[in-house]
Amino acid sequence: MYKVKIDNLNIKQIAESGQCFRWKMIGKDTCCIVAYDNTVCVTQRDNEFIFDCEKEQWDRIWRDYLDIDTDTDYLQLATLINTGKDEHLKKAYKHGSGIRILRQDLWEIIVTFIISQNNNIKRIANSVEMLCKRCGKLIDAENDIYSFPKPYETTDDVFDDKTMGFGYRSEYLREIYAYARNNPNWLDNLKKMSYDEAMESLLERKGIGNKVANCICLFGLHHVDAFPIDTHVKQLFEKYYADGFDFERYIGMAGIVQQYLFYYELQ
DNA sequence: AGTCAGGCTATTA
DNA sequence: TAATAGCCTGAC
Repeated sequence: MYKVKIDNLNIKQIAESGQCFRWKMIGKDTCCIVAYDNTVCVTQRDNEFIFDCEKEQWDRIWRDYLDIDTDTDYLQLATLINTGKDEHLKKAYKHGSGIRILRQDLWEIIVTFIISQNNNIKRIANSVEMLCKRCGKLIDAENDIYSFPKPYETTDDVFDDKTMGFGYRSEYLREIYAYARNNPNWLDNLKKMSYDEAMESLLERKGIGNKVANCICLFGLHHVDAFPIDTHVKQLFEKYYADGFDFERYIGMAGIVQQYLFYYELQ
C-alpha cells in the first residue's frame, strides 16, 4: 500500500479519455491499471490515491508512467487556459483537468492505434484484450490480465483469425509485426527522432496515416505538441472554432489541449 | 436498412 | 492536390 496526494490527476477521466484501452474500472473509484508488464489497483478520493503496491514500485514504475514529474507543465498550461479568452476551452479544461498524457509502451501504442482506425472504443478494447490473451503472458492472475505481445510473440495465423475482430486491419497488423521483427532497432530509433522525423518514419508503414501517426507521436513518444485530428476533433473545430484556434498560444503543449477538447466533446 | 464508430489505401480527375 | 469509393464488423 502506498498513499500519495496528486493534483491534476483523475483515474476515471484517463480511463475514459481513449489513450489507453487496457485499464479496467473494478469499482466506483478503483481501477486496475496496466503498464508494460506490471499491473496495480488504484483507488482515488479527490486528490488522494491509494496504490496497491509498495513505494519502491511506485517510484520505479507508476510515477513515471502517470507523468507525475511534469506537474509544472500542467500547472502552466492551466494558467494559460484560464487567463485566456477561449471560453469553450475553459469549460473543457474544467471538465477534464485530471487528464494527463501517459508514458505508455511505444510498441503497444503503435499496434493499438492501428486497430483503432475507423473503429469504436468497445471493439478496440475487445480486440486488444483478445490479442493479449492469445499471445501475451499472464501477468496478473487475480485480474486476468496478460502482457502485450512483443513483435516476436505472435504468428501470422493470429491475424488470419476472424474471431479476433481486427477486420481489414489484419493485413496492417501482420505487416507491422513482421517489420518490427525484421528491424529490431526501429522502435529505439523512433524514440531518438524528432517529431517530424518520427512522423515520416511512421507514415512509411502501411495502415498508419496522419491521424494514427499523430496518436503514436503523442501517446507513444510523448511528443506533446502532436495534435491528432479525428472525426470528433474535426467536428468540434467546425462547431466552436470556425474563426480559427490559437495554436500559437499552446505551442509545445497542443496535444494536452487536444485531450481536454476531445474528452469534453465525448460527454 | 442505413449509418456510424477516434481512418487508411488506392484510384480518380 | 483534392475528392471519393471501399473496407471488416457490430451497435443503434
